[in-house]
Amino acid sequence: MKGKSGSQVRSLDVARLAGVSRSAVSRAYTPGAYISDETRARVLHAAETLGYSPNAMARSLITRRTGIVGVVSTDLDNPFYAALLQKLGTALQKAGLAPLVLFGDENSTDHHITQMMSYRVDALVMTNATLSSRMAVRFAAQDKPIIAINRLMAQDEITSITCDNRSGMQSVVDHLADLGCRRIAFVAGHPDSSSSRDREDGFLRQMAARGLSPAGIVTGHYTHDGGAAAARQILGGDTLPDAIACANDMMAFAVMDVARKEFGLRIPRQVKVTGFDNSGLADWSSHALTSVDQNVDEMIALAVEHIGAAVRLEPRAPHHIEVPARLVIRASSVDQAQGGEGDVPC
Amino acid sequence: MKGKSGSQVRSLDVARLAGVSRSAVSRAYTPGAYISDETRARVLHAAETLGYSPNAMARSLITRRTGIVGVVSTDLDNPFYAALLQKLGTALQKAGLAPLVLFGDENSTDHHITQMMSYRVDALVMTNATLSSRMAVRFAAQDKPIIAINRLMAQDEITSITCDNRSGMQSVVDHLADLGCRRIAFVAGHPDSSSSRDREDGFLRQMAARGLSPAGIVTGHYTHDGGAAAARQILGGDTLPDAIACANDMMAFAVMDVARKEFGLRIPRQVKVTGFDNSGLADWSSHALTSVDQNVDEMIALAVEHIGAAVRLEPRAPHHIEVPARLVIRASSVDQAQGGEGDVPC
DNA sequence: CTGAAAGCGCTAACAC
DNA sequence: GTGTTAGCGCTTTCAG
Repeated sequence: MKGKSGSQVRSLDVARLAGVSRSAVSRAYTPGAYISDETRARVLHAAETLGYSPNAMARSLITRRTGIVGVVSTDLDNPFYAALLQKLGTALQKAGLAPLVLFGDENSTDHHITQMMSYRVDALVMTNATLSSRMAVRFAAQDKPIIAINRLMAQDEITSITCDNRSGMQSVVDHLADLGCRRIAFVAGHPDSSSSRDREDGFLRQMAARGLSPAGIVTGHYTHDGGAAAARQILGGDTLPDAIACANDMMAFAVMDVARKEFGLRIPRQVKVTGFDNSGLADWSSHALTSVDQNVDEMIALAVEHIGAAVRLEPRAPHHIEVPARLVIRASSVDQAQGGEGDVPC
Repeated sequence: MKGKSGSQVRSLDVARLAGVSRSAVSRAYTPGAYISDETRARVLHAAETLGYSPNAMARSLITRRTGIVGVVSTDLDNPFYAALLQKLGTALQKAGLAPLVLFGDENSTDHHITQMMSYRVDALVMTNATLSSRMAVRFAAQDKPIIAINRLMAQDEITSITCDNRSGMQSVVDHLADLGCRRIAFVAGHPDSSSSRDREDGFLRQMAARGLSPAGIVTGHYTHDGGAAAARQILGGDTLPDAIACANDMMAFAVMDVARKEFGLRIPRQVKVTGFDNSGLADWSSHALTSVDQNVDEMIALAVEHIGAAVRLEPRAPHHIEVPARLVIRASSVDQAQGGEGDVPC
């Protein structure tokens, strides 16, 4: 108990106990290898009694694949990204891969990416962080895929998977315009992000198409605090908008809070509010937020499929995929949307 | 460009370009190794031009440390756990470690733990999942620490770091009793979890100490839906409680929604609601939830310190640490707690 | 179907 | 300070 503690069980130990060679042990763990059922059983039994599991690091040295996928994430305070990470991680596990997660703090990302590269991850997934071109080139030179979910990146080496942000936002404008709104304000996300630009673009286009002009456009940086500040600016102006469309849910939650608490407004009667992401909280009755569903499950399925192909050494060329977005209407834009309670009242 | 693509840069390549031996390259990356500043500079320069980074897998084979920490997490829908994961991951990175994250789906955990063990992680952190004793023993036999954050586990091999759940809940009861509440109901978490049991225990003890008897105890399984169901049961009874204390924030949010929307109750005037976790959402004005802060930062600092010690081969014996919990009072229990708005009104 | 031998990329003794 | 040598635990030809 004492002497052996800390020592690792090696394939050789298993081989000896099972009375076979190390090759046999290896084959027992390799699907589709030439090995008799009997030997495999003997090996597995020996492994079980010894508490052996193959050393993935040593294996990766020779197979040149680690089974590890680097995931760069940030902002788990945003429930949308939290859910995205959990779903992505689960999907990767199901595909036999393991996510090595890096929480990017915007500036130090490159350094951490180097760390991930030293673990020879089979693929890199960025959920809302960015990647320097230098790193992208270096990584892609290894024929390993880089995938950006929910963000279109400038580099050619990167596969982007987004929802159709433009038309998603257009459907919001249509919805509000159909309800009779004439003065619609927009709370944009982060100026640097493609998703925010696309959503804003969709907003502007459809406003023009409906013959409306925006009742103000303010940046909220995709954060709760930023959304609150934007709301104060918009609602503190001369004329009240009849709707505020937000580029994500987090900002919409803040906008609703400010509109109610600080301006005493009723939602949706006096002002309608919409978000984008359809995060879990949007469905809580305290928020009941009309939002645009990004179809996360499909984005993730595509990402995992893309990674799987690369791991099987059938790499696909980088490309941009868009999944459809879908408007989900709730009580923040429509009276009684939830079944007769009227106006989200508390 | 074409022929070399996909091939990995090895230390030998760097050594040749720099005109030194592979050992020199190795030493250039080992802090505190005997190497002249000049050769280190030459090596680093060569590495830079070749795009080299040391292969952590190969290194781990000989150093017997991977720098990877396995993190078992679940339920990122709960903002408390999402924030916990992000903070933990960030703290590990800062300590030079990388988190390999596993999302446990309760039943298949053991299988996935085996996968993590095959990566020879230096430590295992469980945030709210459980671990079978068999796995715990097997892992601990490698002299690697297992740490449970926010959950006390039965196994001796495991270091548990929790907040003082009992006294945290007691302070809630004191707070409500001081406000004059006499009929306080309790929404418990998951029966299997120590945190829920401890919080319930604290509730019962302090109720008794204040000469009060519980106005109903219902299990909400720590989930939003479970909390909603519990609220319906409690509020649908004969006599209305004057307060509902919940074992976590998620359930409290649901309780507030049900109380307002389905029973038309005003909070805190007709019924006060409290949570536990002090998650970020508790501070939003739409919730303004009185809650108990778990002191996550301190729990994480302790966890990372414990892991760091083990990685430096100075293992500490498993033990149980409790950090103090702190009551945070907001408008869900006290009128005008937020500065004169009265009763959380929408 | 099985075993022997070679080597993946790296670090750690040990000489110099 | 530096290079040489010998493995770390595993998979994979290649014979048998």
